[in-house]
Amino acid sequence: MNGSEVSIFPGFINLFKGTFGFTDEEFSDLLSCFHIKHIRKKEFYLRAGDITRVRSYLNKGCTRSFVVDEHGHERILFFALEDWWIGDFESFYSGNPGTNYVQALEDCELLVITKEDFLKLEERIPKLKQWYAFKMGRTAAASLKRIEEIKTLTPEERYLKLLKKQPNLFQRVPLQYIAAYLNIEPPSLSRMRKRLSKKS
Amino acid sequence: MNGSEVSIFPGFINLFKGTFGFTDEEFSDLLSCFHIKHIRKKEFYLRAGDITRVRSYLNKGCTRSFVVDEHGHERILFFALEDWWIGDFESFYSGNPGTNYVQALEDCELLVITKEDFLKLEERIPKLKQWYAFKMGRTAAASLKRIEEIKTLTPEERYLKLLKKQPNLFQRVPLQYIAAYLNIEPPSLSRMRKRLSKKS
DNA sequence: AAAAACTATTAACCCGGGTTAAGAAATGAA
DNA sequence: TTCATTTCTTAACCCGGGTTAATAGTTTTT
Repeated sequence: MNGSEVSIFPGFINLFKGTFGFTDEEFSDLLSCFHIKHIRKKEFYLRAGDITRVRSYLNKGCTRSFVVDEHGHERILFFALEDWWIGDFESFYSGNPGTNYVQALEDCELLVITKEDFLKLEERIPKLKQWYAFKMGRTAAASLKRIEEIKTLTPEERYLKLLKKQPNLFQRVPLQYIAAYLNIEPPSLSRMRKRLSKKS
Repeated sequence: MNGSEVSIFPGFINLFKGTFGFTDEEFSDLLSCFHIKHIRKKEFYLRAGDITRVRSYLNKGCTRSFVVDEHGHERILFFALEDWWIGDFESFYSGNPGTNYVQALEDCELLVITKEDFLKLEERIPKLKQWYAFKMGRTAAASLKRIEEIKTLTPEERYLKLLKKQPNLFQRVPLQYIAAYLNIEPPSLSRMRKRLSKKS
């Protein structure tokens, strides 16, 4: 990837140069290892059983990550918008087939780096390793919290929480997926929304 | 406690002499440290805030152990019948006030040993320490499993599970407490039982 | 532009738990 | 024995999610 394309990755630049304080050299190092990948709406970026051999930065678009439970039902773990890293972290580290599916809900643009290049980069840029380790920890904790959430909160509480946390999702994600995320059926979500709109 | 009373503690004897292989000397050591305590139906053996300074073997009777949740509702952790050890293990070890309530559901007879005597005994009889440590681990694990159970199983599943695991409870524990254990209201339990009896 | 596919809502119905209040049955006490 | 208390069940009603099917609105495809 060369410098002239840089202007279309504002989030990516801001992340590494701004937030993370990469020097220009470090940043070009970084950039040269990535390549662009496009995924069309509804396409799968990842399926259960796949081995994750890359890291992908979601530059544009929206995805849903889910697993399939014992009964064959999809259980959505989270939606990703711009500036998320997507994939099956567990599979990336273990090298074993993963359990996650990742499907594009819009046409997506990814910045992809191979595991090998990423590990090399991490060696050269210690900050990167720290940052990613921190990120991973947060993600793992969030997954556990998410499962806990489904068990302890009512559907309505889960809905209101999502509305507060990621209000922008509702402009981009079909409600059927929101329902799946909340672990209820679409008609129930419709009724709930109607109920809530009457209250306020 | 002297030897002539021994015949009324068959479970206790069997536990230490039989299952656990105590010699006669070890057993009289043990016995001499215990004293008998009676608690009448509905009386509290322990309340939240109490510090547990003894261990009690439930020789006769039936109790319920519960905590009070954020909303002031009693949440029953388990029922104890003969041959259980009751109390707040956490408070026993930490020396801090505990969170558990233990209430007699029948007139109860306890074999009680003070913390000091128990610790002395443990030093003299290593087997005892091991056994109790094992026991504690199991109890802690069971508590976690129990909380998990309430979150993941339906009321009916929880009912059937209890029925299978401790069918004798139903002969001795008022259904209102069973309902509390299952985390439902008594009318719901009644309806459920009616439903189930029709099915079979 | 027309057809097909997808998405969201609604209705009608079931199901099971919560709530309240009433009454029946069992237990315990005077 | 009788009276009181406790325990259990039932009814009537609410509430909210699941299921199915119909409909209407949108988007995509051809």
